[in-house]
Amino acid sequence: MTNSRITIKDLAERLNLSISTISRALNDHPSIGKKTTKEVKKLARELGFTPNTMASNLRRNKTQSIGVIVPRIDIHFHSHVISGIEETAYRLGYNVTIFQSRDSLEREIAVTEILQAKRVEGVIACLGLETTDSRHFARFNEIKIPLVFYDRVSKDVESSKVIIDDFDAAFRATEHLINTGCRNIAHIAGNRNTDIFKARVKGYKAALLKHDLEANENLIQYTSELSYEEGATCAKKLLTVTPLPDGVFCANDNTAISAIQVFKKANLRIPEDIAVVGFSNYPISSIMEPTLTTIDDRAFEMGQTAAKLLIRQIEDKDQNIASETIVIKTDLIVRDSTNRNPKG
Amino acid sequence: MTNSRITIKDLAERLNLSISTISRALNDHPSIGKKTTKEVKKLARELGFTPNTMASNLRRNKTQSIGVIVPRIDIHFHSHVISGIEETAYRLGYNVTIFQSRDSLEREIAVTEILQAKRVEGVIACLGLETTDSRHFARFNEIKIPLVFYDRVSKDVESSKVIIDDFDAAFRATEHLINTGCRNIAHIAGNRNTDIFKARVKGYKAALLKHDLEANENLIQYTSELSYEEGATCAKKLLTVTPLPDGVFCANDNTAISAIQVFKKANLRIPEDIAVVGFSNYPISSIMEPTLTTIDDRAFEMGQTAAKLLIRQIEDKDQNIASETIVIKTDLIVRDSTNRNPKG
DNA sequence: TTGTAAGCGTTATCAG
DNA sequence: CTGATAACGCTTACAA
Repeated sequence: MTNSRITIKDLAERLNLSISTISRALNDHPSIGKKTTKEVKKLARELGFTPNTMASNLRRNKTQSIGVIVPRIDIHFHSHVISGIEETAYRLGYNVTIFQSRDSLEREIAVTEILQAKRVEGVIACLGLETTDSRHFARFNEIKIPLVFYDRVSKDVESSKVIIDDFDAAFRATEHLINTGCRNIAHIAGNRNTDIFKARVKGYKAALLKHDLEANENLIQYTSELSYEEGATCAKKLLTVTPLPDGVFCANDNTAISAIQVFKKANLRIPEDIAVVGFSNYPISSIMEPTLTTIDDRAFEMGQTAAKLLIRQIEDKDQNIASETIVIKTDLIVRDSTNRNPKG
Repeated sequence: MTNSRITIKDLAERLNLSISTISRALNDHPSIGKKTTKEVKKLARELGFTPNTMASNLRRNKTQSIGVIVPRIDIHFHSHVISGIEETAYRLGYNVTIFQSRDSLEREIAVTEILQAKRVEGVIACLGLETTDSRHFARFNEIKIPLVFYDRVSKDVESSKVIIDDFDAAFRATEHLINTGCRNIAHIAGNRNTDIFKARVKGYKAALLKHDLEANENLIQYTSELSYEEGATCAKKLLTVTPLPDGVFCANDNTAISAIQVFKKANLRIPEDIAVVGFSNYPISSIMEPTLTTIDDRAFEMGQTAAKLLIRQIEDKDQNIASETIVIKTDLIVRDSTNRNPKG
């Protein structure tokens, strides 16, 4: 076995054919005789020939690859999105090259440059926390590389987007608490400046409004990053409110979990005294005690949708397809933490 | 802005220089005058030139990219390994292209072929569950592409490996139970045919032996895939054993969690009546009640190590570096589920 | 049905 | 210090 790899030229010499014939045979070009095609493929297999995609890509000006930028791969949500992206990209014949910004703007910018040099045919990205100005993505528009954001999307840059309907999800979560008999519902909210968390607050308020319940500001506890620890702090504060809340809608599962633990320690029964709804459907939510009612954020589906959208845009590029925003509907998963069954 | 991208040829024409000068200037070749270099770079920036990596790769016969095959990206362990791989690959100037086998042998084989065509310079893989014969990876040896397995490694194929010391981890987990006063320790084990789980059983037995405790076979409950549900079944069976076990070492966190829930329902106190140790350090283990003593599997570090090892082999390829097996030592994280403090 | 030859955008060798 | 020119391995008019 030689060290350097077999090329179509080698095959051509062996078979006394021209390299164009070999190339065509390998690609099942109809003008090549069945017999020749068969022979070529046979020899290719025998010699362990693998086409050099780099060369073919250069020639065809294609790479069959898409770039993905996420804040961190090891976050549950993102790993599921990536899984969805890889799954549909694979089926449609594309490779996925992945980068983490680790929430650093500097690194995010560097990665956009690498992606341009690598000549990926499209980019899927979720902005990092540091990124307020996302103009480094504008370059992709100029060079006509389709761009799809998911979850944390850009406001400055023309692009397609895949997001969940945070307002609707929060609305339904809160309405579920109301239907289950809660009348004094609190909310543990995310960062005040982040769109998705603002939308959740709005959805929460809208549901209260619809059912003629007061949206009392001191029932809303804002956090900076929805951490487990912040959840506990908020829950403790809620315990000092009178009358005591009988339901809490939390903007993620972490805070819901720590709130439940605080409430249990305070000898409150879940859901009888306080019902709790989370957001994200982390694996733990179906295991903890009580199991947690939560919103499934459809991460895998978001990834699939983003990849499908992106690849459609790649393949219809001449037609200059307009940007598109796809809103994914979430599911409310009802479990024990709200199981008070008065009204459904 | 023209549709087709700027090339070094364009720069050459604009500056009345030859393309070789441009190429050298762009690569900071010492033979090019400071002034010329500066001018070239300036124009490149102005025109938004990005070097075409494909062309350069073809010419240099390099791709600066490594391929990663995992069973599923969205499994906690793998997402952390991938994160570690990406992190060190990025720092060392490599891209990572990622594929899921989804535990399908057919897909795993297809992916190894894509990786060859893509001319990745090295491969990191974790075998899928279906894979018993891994000879499809042998091709990488023939064409001198460095190969590193992690976690589920190949027996048939010469390759480097990054694994954790399952025997040692199990030994220390079990010994910790003994030190904490347990004398009748059970084990919820993984699949009998899987190496890593066999090693955990051995470690468990060795620890008992060292402390002159009997390794009673009916204290070992085997599962097929260490699922949450299987854990509950095993725990219930352990409740029927006399005398009741006073400690359980579980081969993963899922089974530890469900076992604890079963024990709690049976009105046993954790850790006073039964102490429990898990394996993997899932996020839930620090949140549940009681918090779970467990083995941290160092997923991120495994990824980093695998990437470092691989890239070293890529860059020293001429020297034909031998395969290497790196065993990563795990940490025992002591939490409340074993906090009986008799002896440390 | 097959062959010839140009070219994709670089880098590298050799001259000057 | 700079320029011509030949590759890298493949695809694709155009010819035969």
